[in-house]
Amino acid sequence: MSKELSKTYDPKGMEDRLYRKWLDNKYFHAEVDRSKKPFSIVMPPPNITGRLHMGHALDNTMQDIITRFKRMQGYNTLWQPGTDHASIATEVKIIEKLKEEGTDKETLGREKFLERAWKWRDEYGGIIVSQLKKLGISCDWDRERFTMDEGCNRAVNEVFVRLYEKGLIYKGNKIVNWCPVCATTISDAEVEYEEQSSHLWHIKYPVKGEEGRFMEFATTRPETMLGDTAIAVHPDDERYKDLIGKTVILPFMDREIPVVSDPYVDPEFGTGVVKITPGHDPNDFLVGERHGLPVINIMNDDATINENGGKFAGMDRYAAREQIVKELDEMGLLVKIEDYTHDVGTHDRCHTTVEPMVKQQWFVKMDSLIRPAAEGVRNGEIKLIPERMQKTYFNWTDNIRDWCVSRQLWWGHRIPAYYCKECGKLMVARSMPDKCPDCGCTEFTQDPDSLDTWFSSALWPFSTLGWPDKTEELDYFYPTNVLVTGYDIIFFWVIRMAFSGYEHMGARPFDAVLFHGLIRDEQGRKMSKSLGNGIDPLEVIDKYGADALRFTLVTGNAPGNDMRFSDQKIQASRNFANKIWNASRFILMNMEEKTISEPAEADLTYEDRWILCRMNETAKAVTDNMEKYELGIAAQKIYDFVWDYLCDWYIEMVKPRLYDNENSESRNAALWTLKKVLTAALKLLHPFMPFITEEIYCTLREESGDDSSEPSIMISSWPVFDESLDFRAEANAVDIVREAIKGIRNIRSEMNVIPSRKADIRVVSDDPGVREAFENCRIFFASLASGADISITEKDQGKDENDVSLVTGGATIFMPFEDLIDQEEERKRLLKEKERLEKELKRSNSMLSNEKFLSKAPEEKIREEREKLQGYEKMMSEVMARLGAGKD
RNA sequence: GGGAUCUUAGCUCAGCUGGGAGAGCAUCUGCCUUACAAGCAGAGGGUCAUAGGUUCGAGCCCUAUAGGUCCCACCA
Repeated sequence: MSKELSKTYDPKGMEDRLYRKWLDNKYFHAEVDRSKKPFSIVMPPPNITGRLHMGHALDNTMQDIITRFKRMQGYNTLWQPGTDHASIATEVKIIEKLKEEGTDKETLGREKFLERAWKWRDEYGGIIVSQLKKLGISCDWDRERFTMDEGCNRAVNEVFVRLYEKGLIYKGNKIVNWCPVCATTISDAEVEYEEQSSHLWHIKYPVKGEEGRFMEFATTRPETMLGDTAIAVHPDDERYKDLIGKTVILPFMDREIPVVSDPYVDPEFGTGVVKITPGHDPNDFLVGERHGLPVINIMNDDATINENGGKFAGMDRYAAREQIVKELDEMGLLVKIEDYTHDVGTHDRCHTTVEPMVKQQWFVKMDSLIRPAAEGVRNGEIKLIPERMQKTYFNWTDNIRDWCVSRQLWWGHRIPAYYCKECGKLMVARSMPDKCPDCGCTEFTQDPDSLDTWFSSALWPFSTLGWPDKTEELDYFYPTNVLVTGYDIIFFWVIRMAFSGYEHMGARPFDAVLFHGLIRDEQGRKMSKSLGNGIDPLEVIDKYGADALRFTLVTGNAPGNDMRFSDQKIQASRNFANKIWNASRFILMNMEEKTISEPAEADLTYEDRWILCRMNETAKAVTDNMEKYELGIAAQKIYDFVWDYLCDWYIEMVKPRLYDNENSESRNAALWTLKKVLTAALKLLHPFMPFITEEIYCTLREESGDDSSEPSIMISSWPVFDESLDFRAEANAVDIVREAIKGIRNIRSEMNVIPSRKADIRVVSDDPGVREAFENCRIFFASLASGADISITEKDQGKDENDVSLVTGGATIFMPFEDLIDQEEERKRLLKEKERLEKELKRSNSMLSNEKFLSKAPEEKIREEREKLQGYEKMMSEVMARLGAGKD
């Protein structure tokens, strides 16, 4: 029993069914197979806290397109999926839950907290995965990994130990970015600068021993003065030369702090005086180091002032700021307050203003590690697409600073550092040591900190393949072929994978990085939760289908550029799906209960050869674009081929043959060509629209009883250029005919001739080749251009002054004027048109003679109306002329 | 302050290494032609931001200018 395609395209139901089929048949699964060439991609692991958004949809659609393409090309394709533990995001989620329950993480304790976190992960961590599946993506779910699973954890520990032993990881007391809300350090990459309007407070400190003399400076953070340990001026600044070496009195603290000279100070800025707070400013920290200044931490971890802040202890940093300013004013030490807009560092997750603090943390030494990563891109071993992303990449590699990797979080990879309980000796090891080599003690405490989330994702391309073990997978699939990700993640992830790959694998992690942009809303705004302008991919899929969504995401947009998402675009894609659906339905209808056999070459008509040739060329061009990851261009070419060439022309051309049951050879040739071309088109389209193409392909396969082809389009072979189908001469000839038909249609349309009115057509050409082409396509003038009697001659034989003529490539076409116009009908039509125009003219004229309209309406409206009037007048004169001509 | 990028039809954007200015949507006209009105046929609409330059030839290369977007940067 053959199955039929339903009357209208309806993605619902179809998609889930097909996805299950693919899963059941293990089509996504890859095993090492040395007889085939490997192709591999690692999926950027979505956060377990994440919910599918357009960014994911785009990212994964692109990867799926590439994966399906390569798979069809015969590569042994591995698309490695997984999820990320997202330490801060997840930890915050758990903390929120605990808060709801009236408890907190300290009360719960580390062990119980982690239990909760794991439980949470088991419960919710898979949501994003199930959402991803709705897109139809063909990654190897059997190999799904998690950044905190056993293997990844082992890789993390191994890397940490190795780097430590090489001296590339160290524990240091440095100034770091502290998020008071998340209560953890964050890396430089996680600091996001936001413009904030604030103030510049001008303050002065009295100079010790010089009555009435002050040093005035400006600050954006007055509260940090509690930790000031110096005042700095430029060494050459004449104004303050005599004060260098003297001291000033720090108000409130009654501390004497020195005036130092340092070239860091810009004498041109403000008063040329800077307060130095080594404990809470990265630059001041460096100045402090140069001058041996004490570092005073005045803040607690929650950004309240600590005991070092004297009477302000216990106050929040901003409350303290207010109070300090107030009291300085009372003391006469506040000079003025200016409005000031500047960039403030905030935590990219919670947007809390980051507080620089000096803390003992773990760092990865970057300068030597980064070199091969930079070199790899520089020498082309890693290709960035588009190339301009190199600038961003190098900007980071050239200015890299050591990476603070320790986090004061519990959810994450715990740092594999152990301290002897007896003597405090630090040991970095793959697992808890047995015995302290110094004192022989057997009890240890593990470092309480965990690692930056990105520490584990940096290893993703090889940790997922089994590293540090030397697995078959690693040997076969590494380096991966391409990484697909957003340009916003270059620093966090791409660079870190790059240097990790070179360091631990001795080779690049991927051959190329394909960057995409952001998906914006219709107005070009970033989609965000706070704006509430996010478009939910799942809703779009539900309404229009995953295929339409996928196609929309990769069309009409160049790599690395942001894209606006709109309902119009998705509708256009859905319409395209519908078009294919109906074209396929048409072909299937005509195939019913007929077997198709390969036609003798002689039975292939001009149009058959034309479409086969164009299909062949399209396959080649599309393949070429796909190889270069130009997905949008490839999609556009398939779209044009299917809609324009196949649907609008070939199917229409072939209809007379299909309806003619007398000539079975011709009918068979047409059906054979239709099936062949449709199949090829479906294959080319499959990576973009996997569901609809699979559905049609399978129906086509069943309907034609074709057991020789693969049972699924996704494992069928990609169309390749076929020399035997390269019918260029015939193809070009048909194009000439198409031009002629277009010209005729144009004239007829201009003259308002209804299709049912046939006209004689005389084709005249002195080129025998052209005449032959027209002879072979004679029928199309009747079926596609409303031709009646069609003559094709070397010299024109029916010249008439009133004939309409048209010159096209290689031929001149004549049509008798009388044939085009039914005098009676035409006269009626013209009179009706005249009536309409009279009304319009009256309306327009009265508007334009209305002074109120002229003086009050926007200029544009007036102009528009004048233009309209002109148009009507012109039309009227044409109508009148024709009416006059008709009278004769 | 440095850098990237954009400025092409009413709107959203393509246009790969310089050689015919395009698509979708919108608009207008005519068609329910037995796959599809989520359709068919046709039309109108652009001195490719501005000013120079290189070239036989520039939307595409170079310089400057204007405007938009984004990234980076410790100027208190």
